[in-house]
Amino acid sequence: MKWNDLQTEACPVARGLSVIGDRWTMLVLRDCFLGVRRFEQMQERLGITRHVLADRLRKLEANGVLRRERYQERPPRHEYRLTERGKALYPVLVSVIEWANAHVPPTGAPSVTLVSRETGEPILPVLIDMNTGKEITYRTVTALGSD
Amino acid sequence: MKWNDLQTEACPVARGLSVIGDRWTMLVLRDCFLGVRRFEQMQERLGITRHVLADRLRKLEANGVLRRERYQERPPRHEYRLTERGKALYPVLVSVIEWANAHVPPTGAPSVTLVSRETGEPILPVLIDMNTGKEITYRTVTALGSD
DNA sequence: AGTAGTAAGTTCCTTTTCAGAACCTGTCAA
DNA sequence: TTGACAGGTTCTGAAAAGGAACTTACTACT
Repeated sequence: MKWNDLQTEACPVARGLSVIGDRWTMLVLRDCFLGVRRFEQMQERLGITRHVLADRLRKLEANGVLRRERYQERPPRHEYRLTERGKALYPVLVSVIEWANAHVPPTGAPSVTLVSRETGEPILPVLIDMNTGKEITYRTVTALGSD
Repeated sequence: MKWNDLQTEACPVARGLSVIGDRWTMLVLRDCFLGVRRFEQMQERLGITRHVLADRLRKLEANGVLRRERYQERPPRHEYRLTERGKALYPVLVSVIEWANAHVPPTGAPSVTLVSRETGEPILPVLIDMNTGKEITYRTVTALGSD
C-alpha cells in the first residue's frame, strides 16, 4: 500500500495522518501557530530544504489547512495563514508538546512549555469528554464503526 | 538539517515528532491501542512492507514506546506492547481522530468514532487546562522558553 | 548604469528511504 | 517430506529528501 491511499480509508487516524503525518508537516504548522507566515522565515527556522517546504505548503493548501494570500503585487508575494481547519489542529500540537515534555526530555537544552496568556501560569492539558466530564484514557473509551 | 537531528532540539514539538512523526509510526501505534500485538497481524492490517514495519518497531522499542516481550521459546517469538510512555500517547491519537472526523470526511466509507465504554455514548474530546478548568485554544495559550 | 538585496520559489544532482517480492530459520503436524 | 506458521532479512528498482545553485521581478544603493 502506498502512503497516499490512506486518504480514502475508513479509519480517521489514517485519514488524518494522510494530511499531517508527513515528515516536516507538523513542524511547518508549529511555525504557523507561532505566527510565521513567510517562506523565507520558515525555511530558515526549520532548516528544511526549500524544495520540500514548497511541496508541503502546496499540499497543506490543497488540503485546506493553510491558505495562500497575496500581500503584494509586482513582484507577486504570498504568505501562508492557518484556515479554520488548520487552527483546529491545535489540540494535536498541544498533545504532542505535552507528551514530549513528559517523555522525551531535552538533552541539556532548556525546555519550552505552554503558559496561560491570562495568568502566565503553566498549563496542564488534559483531554476531557464534554459529555461525561471525565478524562479520556485508552481504558474509558473504545472505537465504534467499521474498521 | 536532517530529520534525525530533531531529537536534540529545545522545541518539544520537534522532539516529539522525532519519535512519532515518522511515516507509519502512528498507524502502528493505532494498532497497538486496538490490541494488535504481533508482527504478522500488523503487517497484514496496515499493508506496510515487512521491512519498514520491522524498522518502526525497532525504533519504537529503542525509544521506550513499545516493549518486545517473548511469548514462546523455540522458536523464539515476540509480541509488542505499549509501555507507559506509549500509553501516554493516547491523547495525541484521540486528537488526530477528532480532527480527522471533523475536517477530513471519509469518502463514502462509514466513519469510525470513539464511544464511552461506560455509557456507549459518543465522546466529545476537548483539551482542558486543569489549572484553570478552561478550554485550551491557540488564543488562550502561548509558548514560554527559549525557542 | 551597475551592483547588491529580497522573497518565493524552481532546477539539477546525489543520497536516503520505501515498495514489492523472495528468501531464511526453527518448530510442529500430517 | 512436505507444508504451515511466525518473525523476521535480503534484494532490486522507484520515490522522496538533502544540498546547492539558479530564476524572476522588483527596490535601494553607489
